[in-house]
Amino acid sequence: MLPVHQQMELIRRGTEEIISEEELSAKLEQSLKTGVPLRIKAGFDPTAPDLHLGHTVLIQKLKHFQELGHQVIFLIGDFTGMIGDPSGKSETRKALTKEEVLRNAETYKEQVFKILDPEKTEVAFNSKWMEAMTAVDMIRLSSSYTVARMLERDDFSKRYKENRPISIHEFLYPLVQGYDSVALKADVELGGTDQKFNLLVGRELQKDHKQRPQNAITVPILEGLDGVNKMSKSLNNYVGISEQPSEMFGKLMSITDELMMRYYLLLSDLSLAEIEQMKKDIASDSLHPMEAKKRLAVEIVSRYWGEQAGKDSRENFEKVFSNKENPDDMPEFSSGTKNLLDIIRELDFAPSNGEARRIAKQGGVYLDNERIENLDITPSAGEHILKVGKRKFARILAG
RNA sequence: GGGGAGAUACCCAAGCGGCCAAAGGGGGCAGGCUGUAAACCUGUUGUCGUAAGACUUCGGAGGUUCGAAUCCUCCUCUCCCCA
Repeated sequence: MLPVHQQMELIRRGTEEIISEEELSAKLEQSLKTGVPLRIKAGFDPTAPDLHLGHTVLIQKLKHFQELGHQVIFLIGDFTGMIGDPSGKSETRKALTKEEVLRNAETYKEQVFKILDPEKTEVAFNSKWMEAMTAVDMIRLSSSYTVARMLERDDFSKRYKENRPISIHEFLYPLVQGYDSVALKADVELGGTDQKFNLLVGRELQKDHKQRPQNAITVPILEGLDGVNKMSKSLNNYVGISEQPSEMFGKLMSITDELMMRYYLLLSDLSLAEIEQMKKDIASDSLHPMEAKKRLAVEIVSRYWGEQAGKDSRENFEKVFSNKENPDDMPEFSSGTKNLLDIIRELDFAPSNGEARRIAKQGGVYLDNERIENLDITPSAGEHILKVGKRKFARILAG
């Protein structure tokens, strides 16, 4: 294990807040002396099994701990996932069945182990202890917190002030999450900044249970591709870590320059000094921002798909978008005697016939580099290249 | 328990008997410009249909009416005030 100050340095990078550094240092010190690794907990909601770059900010931090020799616990909140969260009409989450939760959990593991070392990761499910709780236990747990304190949570107080609904059981979430820390005897819990309140509840509950309170470490919430909202699947502003290299690359190229710097800070392995230098180079015109963005995209694609894929997707991008050529890889489709409209629909290049026609009318459909406005035509026998919108390509075999 | 307000398309929000597939904004999509950047400009944005048109949609179920997002009844959900 590394000396404490070096451990702290790595831990600090890219974090928003550490509560508190002194406490954590002391724990690291003790761990170093006794050789007992710290238990590092992070919880995941199994409702959305697709991890995206937003989640990776946190997972990378877990990896840091893992590299430092500590015990990482990947907690799947299957219990909470099964209850579902009806908070706010707009974001109603449906309750999941046990099967769904388990399936999602598997997908989760698969993805998360692209980053973490499976051998060194403890996977836990909170249903294990939560299902064992009786109603009496639950009430006892609820009694350890007051409504006033619950309302301290940003999200709650905001909704309360705005006269928006808060369901009682939503108060239970922080308590359950906090109790997870008790059950796991966590030394440290990681979460996004929006989790700060919950992480602190864990500390309180641990104290109640005569445990040494965990240290809370928050990491920034990653903005999505729009640069404004947090990255999330439902807002469709995300880059999934299982997405194809070309998709990943393309999405990353569409971000603003400002957001690019943010991604460099939170997602790349470049040192802070290197990032500063890059900013200077861009400001002095010695580095084109697009080039910087390409490098970022290459780094991220390479992380999940390997270096070759990183290089290839860059080449492919330059080919298709800079030189307006066709991509190397595109789906093939034997269209027989179907007309263009049907082909587009079957390729799922448009969600409805009306939409397909609309795109065509607006000049977004190309067959062999020729604009097609009427989709009723059937391509002549042979091979054609179909392009719909900016980025959907297919090789179709007609006849 | 009593009184009041409200639920409209992806989101916000107007409409309050026919001219409403439903104003406006946001978002999305397509085109232009570009660095698939931003900013900006244009178009478009329920489904089927080449079109004419048809069909489904304004919390849910019934009803009044030639005709309902709009009126009535019941139900569900949310918020506020009082207890």
